[in-house]
Amino acid sequence: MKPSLPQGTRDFNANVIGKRNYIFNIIRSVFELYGFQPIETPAMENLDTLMGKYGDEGDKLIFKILNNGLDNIAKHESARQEFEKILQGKNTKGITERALRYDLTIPFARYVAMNHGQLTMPFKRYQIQPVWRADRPQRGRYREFYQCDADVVGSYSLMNEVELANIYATVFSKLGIGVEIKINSRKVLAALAEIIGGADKIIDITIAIDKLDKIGLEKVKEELAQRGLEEHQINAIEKYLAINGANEEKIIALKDLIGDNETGKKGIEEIEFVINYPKENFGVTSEIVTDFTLARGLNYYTGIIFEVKAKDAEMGSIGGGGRYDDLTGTFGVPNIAGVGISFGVDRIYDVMDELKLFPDNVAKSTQVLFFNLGESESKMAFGIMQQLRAKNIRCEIYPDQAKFDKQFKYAEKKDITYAIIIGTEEMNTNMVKLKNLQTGTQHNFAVEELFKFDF
RNA sequence: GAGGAUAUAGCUCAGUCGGUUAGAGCGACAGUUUGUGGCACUGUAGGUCGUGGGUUCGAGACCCAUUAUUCUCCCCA
Repeated sequence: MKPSLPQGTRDFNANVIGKRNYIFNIIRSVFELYGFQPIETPAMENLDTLMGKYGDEGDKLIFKILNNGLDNIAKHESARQEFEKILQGKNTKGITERALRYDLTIPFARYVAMNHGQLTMPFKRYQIQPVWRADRPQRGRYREFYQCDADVVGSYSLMNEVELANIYATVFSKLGIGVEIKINSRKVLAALAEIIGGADKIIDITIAIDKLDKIGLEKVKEELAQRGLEEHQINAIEKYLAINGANEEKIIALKDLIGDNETGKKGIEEIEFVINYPKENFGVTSEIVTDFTLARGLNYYTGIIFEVKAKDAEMGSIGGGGRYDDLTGTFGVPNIAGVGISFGVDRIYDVMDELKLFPDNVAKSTQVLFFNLGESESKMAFGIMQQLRAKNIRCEIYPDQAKFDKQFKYAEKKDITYAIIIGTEEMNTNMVKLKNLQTGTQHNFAVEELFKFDF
């Protein structure tokens, strides 16, 4: 059979892993710098845990796992009946009761709900693990991809939002990616909907205006009309969308429009806090841009929302997050507020690769290759190699006795800097020959001297 | 879920108007002094042309179906 990969999945070679780890390490170190601690959760969750948390579109993209034992003859009849429900688009435990996780936030909420008695609040955790979505793959979109999440639960303070924005700014500055950190509040969007008398249409409104920079004003208006908004409502939304300028100008204009609304007032205060707080307190603010068209698809957000876009690359968002005030409520533990952000490593990788932002030495390879020139020669080499390894120098020996040519080429392919050659001559004098393959220079060393060499 | 594109050697791709034995570059392997690599040269291996039908004297090429991949939309990281 001809082997192949499932759609939207990838293998990673050593070079790619090196670059990915470079990104992971920077994100991880910044998370820890800000006091977040790691947890991990299983690849699969009970389907109940995930369903209904991501909206209708999201639910469709959850990978479901077929139950085992459906071929058990004793259960054939009930299995057939259960499958009828599947054909009608319903989920049923009789056929599938587990699913691959769709994101890291809901599993985290499940974790908090199960462990809140033991957790010290506010609880700050980070999590770096793959997630799966049954989406159609395309540029920057995969069916298996990594998310790096940092969340704080058990605190309503907006200082958390400030910290998370700082994490975004710090990570992307370390990675060398120029970004815009877009910020908005769901409360602002809610206020807009209330004011134009379409509170029940808030989802339709946000979905439509979220597309503004992609499809333009006219198309957004068309879509609003299609979604049942009336003309005077659309005109009001148009005014809202026309807001632009620097952050301060935008906020003034926004106050003018929705500042009298109680929800709107709160939303504006939130945004002002997150923007202004770091200015007075050595934070990173230059990348934060208010964007009142930002909506985000996930329907559990209730306050500040974030989204990060790379400035110099055509790519969807490379990070996103926001505040959710009652995520554990659906798991029976009410009143735990939370706020979090997420990094899309696979997209960050694509952006960095395109902009050539990876340093040269990210992929660590072997430092020293011992040539194999015969049985007794390789024995001596082996002994020396073990002693170098004890000094944390990455070594390997060519396993077969082979021509120089072949061993040199092997070293070259693996990007190995040093070759150590031990032949009969060297063996008889207890010397080794060390060759730098990049410069071509070589020297003889007494074995004792070699151990002092700075590789 | 909707639409477009592609499928030929391990990889990237040529292959004209349908014509006889399907090509190149790269890679792999071997050799050009059995103790000094990268370069160069020589040679070798490797293909049921995605799969199944059809048209034709003749199909890698044309038609239909199918599968896979990829891009766009929806949605999203």
